[in-house]
Amino acid sequence: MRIAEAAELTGLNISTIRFYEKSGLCPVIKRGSDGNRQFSVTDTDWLLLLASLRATRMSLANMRTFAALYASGDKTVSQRKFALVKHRQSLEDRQAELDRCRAILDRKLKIYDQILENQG
Amino acid sequence: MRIAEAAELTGLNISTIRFYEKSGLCPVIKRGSDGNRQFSVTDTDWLLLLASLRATRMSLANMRTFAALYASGDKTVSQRKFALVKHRQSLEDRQAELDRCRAILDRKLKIYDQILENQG
DNA sequence: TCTTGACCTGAAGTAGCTTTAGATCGGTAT
DNA sequence: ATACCGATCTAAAGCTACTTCAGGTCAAGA
Repeated sequence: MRIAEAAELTGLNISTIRFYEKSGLCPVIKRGSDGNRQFSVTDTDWLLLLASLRATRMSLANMRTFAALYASGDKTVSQRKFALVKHRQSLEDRQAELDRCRAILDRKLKIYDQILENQG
Repeated sequence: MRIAEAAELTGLNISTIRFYEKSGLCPVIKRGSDGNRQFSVTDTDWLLLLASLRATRMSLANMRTFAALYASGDKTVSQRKFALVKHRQSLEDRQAELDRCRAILDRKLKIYDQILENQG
């Protein structure tokens, strides 16, 4: 598929996909005779995973490491698993943080409500 | 209190606090006779709220707007409430997104487990 | 008095995109 | 044929939100 479709499928910006390829975060995408990128399902699957990792704040540096492992084939699966398990933990920490922030927001909203009541 | 303590209390980097002040995201902090910033509890409370807003991805531009409302006193409380309610919704959306990402991660981990089993 | 440590400033550097400028290519309308 | 259009391409500049750096001030303790 073309880059526009890959972008829509993964939720990534077209420029972001090109940027990721250039940065070594995904395998170099095959080109058609017109010079345009041709994305396979494997490519977009990988991009989808990258999108999840980024959305959960894995750094590009770590993603690059992870991509290098991926590029080295199945013998690196246990290392990749280790990386993902670790990242999953940081994701849970992050979710806990968001819960704390939501509580702070809610406290603030309550205070605003009180002020508004007093104002009439 | 001094900036180091304010930083520890709010979880913000010292430089970030100075940057926020310079950017008009918090009131200008009073200075002592030594020229150093002296943070009141009101200041750090505000910084704590800013930290939550940032951690939940409010843009600096929106935070600046919010800070301007705060600086205009209690008559803007209802506007501030509106902004926070809206932001709270986006926070919930974000939490849902993180749940989706966690699911993608878990699927990937399952696949890795299968590969590892087959490898022996 | 000298050093240490916390603070200060303005400026430069960094991460992670996003936008822009300018070129190419394949398909359709004239 | 050719003119135009939309999708793609590249390299480079721009942007957001910090973070680090270089160089300076000041108060307190040895």
